Amino acid sequence: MSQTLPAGTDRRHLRRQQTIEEIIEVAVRLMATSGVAGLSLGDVARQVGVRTPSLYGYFPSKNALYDAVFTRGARSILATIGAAEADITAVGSAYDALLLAGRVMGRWCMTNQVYAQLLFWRPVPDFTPSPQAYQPAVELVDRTRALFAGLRDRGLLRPDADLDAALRDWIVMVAGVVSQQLANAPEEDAETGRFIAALPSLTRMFTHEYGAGAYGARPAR
Amino acid sequence: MSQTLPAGTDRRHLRRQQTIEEIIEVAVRLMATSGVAGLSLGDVARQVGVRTPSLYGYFPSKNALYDAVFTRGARSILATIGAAEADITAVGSAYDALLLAGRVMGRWCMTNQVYAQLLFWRPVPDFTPSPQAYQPAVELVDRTRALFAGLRDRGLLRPDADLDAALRDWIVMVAGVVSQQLANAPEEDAETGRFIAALPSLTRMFTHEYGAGAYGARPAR
DNA sequence: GTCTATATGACGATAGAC
DNA sequence: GTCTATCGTCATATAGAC
Repeated sequence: MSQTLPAGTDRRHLRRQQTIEEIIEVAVRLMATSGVAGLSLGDVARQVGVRTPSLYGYFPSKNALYDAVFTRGARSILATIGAAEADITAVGSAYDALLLAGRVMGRWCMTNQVYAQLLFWRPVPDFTPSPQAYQPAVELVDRTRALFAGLRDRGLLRPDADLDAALRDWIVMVAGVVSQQLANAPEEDAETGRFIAALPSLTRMFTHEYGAGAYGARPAR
Repeated sequence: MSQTLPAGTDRRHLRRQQTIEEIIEVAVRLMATSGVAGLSLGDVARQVGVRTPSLYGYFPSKNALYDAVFTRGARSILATIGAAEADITAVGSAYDALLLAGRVMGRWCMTNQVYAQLLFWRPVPDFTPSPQAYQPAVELVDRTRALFAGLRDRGLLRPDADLDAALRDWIVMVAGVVSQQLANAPEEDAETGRFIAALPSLTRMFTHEYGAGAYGARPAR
């Protein structure tokens, strides 16, 4: 009986996983044109080459499919940041580190707009990600907090900096850049995007390196 | 013939305007629970107390209704900022002025979440606001630019500040605060919101007043 | 595991009577 | 100006044959 074999080595299980992956990929591709909330299972089935009811052999509901897409997106961004982590921590200033981190985030969001919308907005009113789907996103925040702690320990941030507040402010800044870019000029890429272009000066004010890009008058002295 | 009378004094015209307003109000109320993209004309008609086809006597399509809602939202936020303009320009520092402006924006967005989503995100894939609907939003940006110019002229911003870049960065910051608050904790109000709470420190870094809330290590000297 | 067939109901929009 | 009736299309989801 196949049930006695480890799941990963079962040929049928492997084939099933491939089908699941294909369904998710097709769903993401369709959401890019129809909008995240406008996904139609009929369209998904047509693109996959099966009939609609067959999808229910893989996902018990439409929201379960959303949850799988959410999970995939969260894992993808976590992997992307993870791959850049060494580079981010290698640079010698908080400005360079956070600008690089922000650019990695911005680039990922522009090349994965569907995932970004699903992860960072709430485009489907009756869908809430499951804890398992959410977990990589939590881990991403934890890793970012660790990045901030590392910068502080290396003397690149004020020793008395409130890490949670700093983390919050930085996330807000990056979220602002991404949301403006996606909402107003989604066709621009990460390099030419007019809102992504705000990252250097925002990061500069954040890391407090005075000079070009800072707007406030210097305090009278 | 009623057509020869000025439209504004025509009783029938007035009644018609009232019905249009009611339809818009109902639509906004329903979008608060069903999501902006999930609006159903059947629900609207039911709440208004008419049958669905009757709505087509007032709006030629569903997107035309969205456009009317968009217009109303844009006018509302423009009026809100306009009402606060005197207070904003009365204060004596860029920090106070921009924090107040940000708070007015944040409060409006939290109490008008449907409008905020429709104006600042793109929740309905096949809806694009008409130029008329968009015009108040353009005027809002122009007024904000004028606010920045005024701050610079009063010596509260660096005399060589790039106003367009400053405006962009500030809009990005406020958009970040609002989008994070709406997406992650829409039930919190403007006073207790954990992301709205980032406004002071963000504004402080923006206006470059050093001290509490700034994270970067001071440059070695 | 995939299919046909179907339940069940929504949707936006139109035609035409009154 | 509102209605009934309906068009045509779509949706998610289920039952049961093969």
